[in-house]
Amino acid sequence: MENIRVRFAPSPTGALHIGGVRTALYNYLFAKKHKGTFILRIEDTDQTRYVEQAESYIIEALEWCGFTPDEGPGIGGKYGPYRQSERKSLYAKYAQQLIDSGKAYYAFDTPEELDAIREAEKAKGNHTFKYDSKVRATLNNSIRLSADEVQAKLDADEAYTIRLMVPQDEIVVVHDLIRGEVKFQSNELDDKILLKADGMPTYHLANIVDDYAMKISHVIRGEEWLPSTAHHVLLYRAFGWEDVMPKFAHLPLILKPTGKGKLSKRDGSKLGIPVFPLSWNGATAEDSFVGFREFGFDIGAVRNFLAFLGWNPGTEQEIFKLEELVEAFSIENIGKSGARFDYDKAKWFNQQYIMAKDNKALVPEIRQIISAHGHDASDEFLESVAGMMKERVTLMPDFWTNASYFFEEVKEYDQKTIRKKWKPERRPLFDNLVERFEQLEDYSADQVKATVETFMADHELKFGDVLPILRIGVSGTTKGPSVFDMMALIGKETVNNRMKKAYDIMDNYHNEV
RNA sequence: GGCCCGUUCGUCUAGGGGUUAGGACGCAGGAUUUUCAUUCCUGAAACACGGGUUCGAUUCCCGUACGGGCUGCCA
Repeated sequence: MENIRVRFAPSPTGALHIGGVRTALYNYLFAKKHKGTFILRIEDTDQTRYVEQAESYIIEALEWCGFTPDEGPGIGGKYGPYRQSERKSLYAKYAQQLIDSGKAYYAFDTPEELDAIREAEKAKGNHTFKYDSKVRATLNNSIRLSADEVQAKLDADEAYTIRLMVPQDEIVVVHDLIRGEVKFQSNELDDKILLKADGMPTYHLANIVDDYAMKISHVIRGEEWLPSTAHHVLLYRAFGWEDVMPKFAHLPLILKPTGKGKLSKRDGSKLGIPVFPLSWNGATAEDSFVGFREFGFDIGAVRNFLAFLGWNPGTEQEIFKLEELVEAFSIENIGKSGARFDYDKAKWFNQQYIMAKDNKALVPEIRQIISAHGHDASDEFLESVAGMMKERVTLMPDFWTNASYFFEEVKEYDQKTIRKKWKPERRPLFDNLVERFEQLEDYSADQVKATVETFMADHELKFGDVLPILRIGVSGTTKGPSVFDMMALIGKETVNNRMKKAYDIMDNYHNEV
């Protein structure tokens, strides 16, 4: 394949949905795989739905993902501008061309009139009204009106739209790289609006004009676009561009984790899971969301997870770096059926990525997490924490929630363990253990362990009698890394103080019971 | 309602006319581990249904069912 040029074309109406991120990913992978060009185009033709912060959000999200566009707003490229609002005059020109060639027509019907017709049809039992070849001759447009009447309306600055005149009795074939041939009967197709009354194009016109102008070779987009692709083919034909029409690939949808339908932003807040790459602060709490990044996901894991939602390499490899995804990616391996969003799988990927990281690389990330709780520590200390904890976390914030005792005093003690393991009559023994720790000059994990072993031998105790007590004293929980490693890291004085305090707490607990 | 797309373990999927239908997540059990996690082993778990075609269909065709998408001067 030569000159592969693909575009990711989001609409700046809010935060970029994770499904959009996957579309961007597949476009990016396809472009890079074929040494092609990845283009970002902002489809801001709907002035009523435009959201100020959305474009910068999209760009930041792509940046986080590592999908740097080769061309796009703020980047440049020889096919710009890359914001459709800045290409407005182009669309009007092409719409006019279609009018002149008889492939499109003026329609003066107002939205209110059309709504009224829809209502009336509904009342008569017709499920939907379609503005199509069957009815266009009866409506308020340049098909029915005389040339003079049309001119008069135009001269009077009456609002109009331009509609595509869909030909009758044709079979429109869409060749889809994922689904094969998809056929549509043109009589089923409505006369889509191309140019809106505000002078802006609809998606249908803008996307064809721009894909043509930007020499797009492949359109990779969500399956929700498949039905309107017939119109797009008709448009290419109307313009005489069918020979350079891009190839289409319609991606399966990402479905809700539970229940029916495609994943929506509501599912995020409802289930407490991220469905956006980055956090989004909307005007209301309802419209604000926590992103994958802020949940503590690694971007590599997110990419890997998303890549596998609808695609697979055909091998049994599961973990793919970005370069490996590029290498392995192919449209042939994209599935046809919708993929359910599996949050457990996403977390598993994240855990894999954290475990695979260098302890050193984890240091700044852990520092960021604990600093949110007002703590800091040396690089060496954090590196040790990374080594001890990375196999025990799934999301970055777990470095705090599961390991806060490395950074501050124990706040909660696992009562079940106290009940089972603390024998108040052994208090003198354990006091003695702390005394032995105090004697240690070399408070290393090995020395601590040796001390404990001697202590156990002296009093005929087992690991099970001593270690849980140490764990509770040091961390409040029985879960965690090697207790000797934890003790050595936290340090003699702190540990000894914690132990003494814990003895009192455990005694008290037993007194209360 | 109409049009379009889809349907392999609960989930993501491999496979494809003759296979013990493979892997991963999750789940259950076990081993290792001072605990937890990791790691390893084992297990339960799937070709939606009905007709064809065929010596033989999970695989090809047609229906049905179910699911999804579209049906806006939204994208």
